Amino acid sequence: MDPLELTTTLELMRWAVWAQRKAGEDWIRTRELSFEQSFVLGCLVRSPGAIQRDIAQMTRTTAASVSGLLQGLERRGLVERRTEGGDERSKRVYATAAGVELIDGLDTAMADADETILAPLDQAERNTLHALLAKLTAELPQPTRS
Amino acid sequence: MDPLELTTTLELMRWAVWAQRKAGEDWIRTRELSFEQSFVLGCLVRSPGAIQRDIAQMTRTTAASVSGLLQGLERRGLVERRTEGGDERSKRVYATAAGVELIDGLDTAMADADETILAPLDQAERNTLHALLAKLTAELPQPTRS
DNA sequence: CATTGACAGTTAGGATCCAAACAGTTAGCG
DNA sequence: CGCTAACTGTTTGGATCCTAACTGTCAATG
Repeated sequence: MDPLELTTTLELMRWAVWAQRKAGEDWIRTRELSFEQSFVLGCLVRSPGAIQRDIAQMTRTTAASVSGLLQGLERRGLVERRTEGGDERSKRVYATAAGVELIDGLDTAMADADETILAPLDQAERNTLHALLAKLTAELPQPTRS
Repeated sequence: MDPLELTTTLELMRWAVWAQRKAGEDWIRTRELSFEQSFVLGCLVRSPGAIQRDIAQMTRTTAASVSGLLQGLERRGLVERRTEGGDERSKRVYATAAGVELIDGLDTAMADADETILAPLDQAERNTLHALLAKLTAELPQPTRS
């Protein structure tokens, strides 16, 4: 008669993920960005020149969503889409200087959010949790790329 | 120099949650439901007569979202909203027979989805994971109610 | 009894998500 | 060369989400 889960393990994860999102939202709101926009902008700073298909994979969403989301970022001059490299199909996306500057500090803010969520656990517990999740996700489909 | 997280602990959780959603989506699609609709319908089967405010809390969303979502379910005759108990403000929501019948088997399907995700872990590891997540979420705000 | 404040639900506007249909580009193959 | 298939990005339509403003109801208070 196992722990008799009042809540499912996955449900607990959903909860934690939701809380992290909320924790990071304050920082994001001051930038007039949405959660998804800031996530994509962060991706672009780390891997400039990505094509939209890659972004869709990184954000685990579809090409259509990326297309719309980038329109918003481009309208605000935070992002640039260029076709280069001799392939007229794919467009390489770059964060502009304004975009880079706006998103600066996101990593720190997200790390703080993580810290808030993980606060109840000591370092050993965090390592255990991370290891278990890594083992779990290693078997998942769609590893995408980082 | 800890595990040198290529990916954040919370990022791994987001990944697992996303995978679970995908795993359950096949079952849901056959019912012509969305993920959120089925979730709410499931809640209503477990706690009939809930008021919309409670549903918003259970789904960790807002009253506005619930209002719109229930409109869709009501239009299809899967749900009923009644004002009873002498309070004209609050509306008690009930799943209709059609709704109950349509959602029957959701719990099993979700449990299967969980099983798919947790497959790489043995029972002891699952217990550890669950315990860590429980400890973590115990400190989170907005515990809502189940 | 009128006022005020708290509460429940709705609506409106903007953003995201998905699936499906579309258009343009590239590459392979007879 | 021409045709087909695969790939990339866009648009459209429907659904959800959020914030903010709004309506209606209850309860306390003077």
